Amino acid sequence: MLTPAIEDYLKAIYDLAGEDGRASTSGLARRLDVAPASVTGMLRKLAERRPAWVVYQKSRGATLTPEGRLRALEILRHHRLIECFLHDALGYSWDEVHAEADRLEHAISETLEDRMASRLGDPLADPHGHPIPRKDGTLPPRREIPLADLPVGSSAVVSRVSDGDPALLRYLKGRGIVPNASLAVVDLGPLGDPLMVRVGDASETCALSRKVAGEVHVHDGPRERGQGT
Amino acid sequence: MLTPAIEDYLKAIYDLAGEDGRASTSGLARRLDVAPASVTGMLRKLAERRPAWVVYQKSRGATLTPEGRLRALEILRHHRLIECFLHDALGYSWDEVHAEADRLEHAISETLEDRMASRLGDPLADPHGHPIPRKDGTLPPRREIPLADLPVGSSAVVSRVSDGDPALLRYLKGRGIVPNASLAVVDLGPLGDPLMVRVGDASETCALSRKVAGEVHVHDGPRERGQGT
DNA sequence: TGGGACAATTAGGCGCCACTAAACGAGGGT
DNA sequence: ACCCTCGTTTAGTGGCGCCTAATTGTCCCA
Repeated sequence: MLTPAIEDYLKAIYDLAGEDGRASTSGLARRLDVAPASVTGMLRKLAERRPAWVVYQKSRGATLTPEGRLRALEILRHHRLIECFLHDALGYSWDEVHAEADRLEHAISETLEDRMASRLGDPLADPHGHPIPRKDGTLPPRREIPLADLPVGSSAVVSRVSDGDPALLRYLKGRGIVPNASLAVVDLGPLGDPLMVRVGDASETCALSRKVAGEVHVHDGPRERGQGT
Repeated sequence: MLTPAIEDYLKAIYDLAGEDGRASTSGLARRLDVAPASVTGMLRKLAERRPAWVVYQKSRGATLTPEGRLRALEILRHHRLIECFLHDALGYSWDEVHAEADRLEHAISETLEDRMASRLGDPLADPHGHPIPRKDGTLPPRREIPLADLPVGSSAVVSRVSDGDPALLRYLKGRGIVPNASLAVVDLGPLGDPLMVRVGDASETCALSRKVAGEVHVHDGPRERGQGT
């Protein structure tokens, strides 16, 4: 079986993993809000069980095995389908869905997962634009970059925004920065911060700090199918 | 806070409690599928915490305090609203809802509870006819008796059926024994078992063992508002 | 009143998942 | 090359919720 704690670790490793696929002890501790020592213990356990879910080298972080990755994607699918469902079927706003989904993702059955998915028409992305893993554990590939990396003068389409902070989400929605919105970086402040961004065909521009712009990802459009709202 | 285990105990005490409001150690152990010794330990804990949720006298079982009762009813409200929601909004059959609700009841927020309730039009009973506690912890009073206690020759209306066993639920639905169905006991077998029951205005009767008839509750109609389907 | 039968409790332990405190190690700067 | 720092690991603990085995209570019946 899979305890909620284990599911949380796998999910965290999955999305903290960078280029090399490795997640650090301290990164996980921060993300999961536990002491680093606790992370060490859990990583040892996940590496020792058969089949192993992570490969763990002392002091060098952990990487998911194929089995662990599959598990992580299952949880992620749960999480994002629940977000969609709360948003589309129960009128949750996009800044409320994350917290609720974090608890429910550990409690739903495969049956409920399937029924929600078909009720929603097998959505491809959650309300923040994050892609929903398919049942077989695959993810539609995407070419996207942080808005912060978009050169001045170029335009793009929002593909996703990070969903961790409700206040940030409300802020972004207030400025029309939602998946599928098109935007352009029209100017930079001193030292490259903030970015002056025009959203859609508004006449106004808004100022986004580099920090905020790092939480928004864009692709070069014209449009992707199946983004959230 | 309230762990899932504690919630399960409170719920179990609530609905094992008979006339005197007491639930026995062994009864709880059977219901919760744990060893009697585990029950003893948990009851001590629930009695010692402030505010206490149960009154516990060694070897004489436990009763809920008003606070404990309120907690139990909150969980019960969760459980039954979830059953309604799965049934009405996601097409679950009435024998599937119980197991799923047993896991979800511990994970939903007050917000989700409220939204499901208003989406469903504040239902008064779950799909098996069990009344849904109101937010203030009150329950609509009911006068109902086990079908097994209905005298031969009299008729009544089904108010609820027990929801623990999916096979029993499928069996009952197959015979039209659902909340609000009217039925009559037309005869008894030898030793009073089985009961010969006519459902609705069918020409056939069906035979229900006393054991099964104890799992079906009836009232004298003509009709109660807000029963499940 | 004294067993017997069965319910309930105590005693001791285990796995999970966190914690703190203290030791360890890896890498950068001097 | 050495040291210092910061990240990481080890060691030891604690709460929770369960277990088994052994003991104690309770109650009914002869």
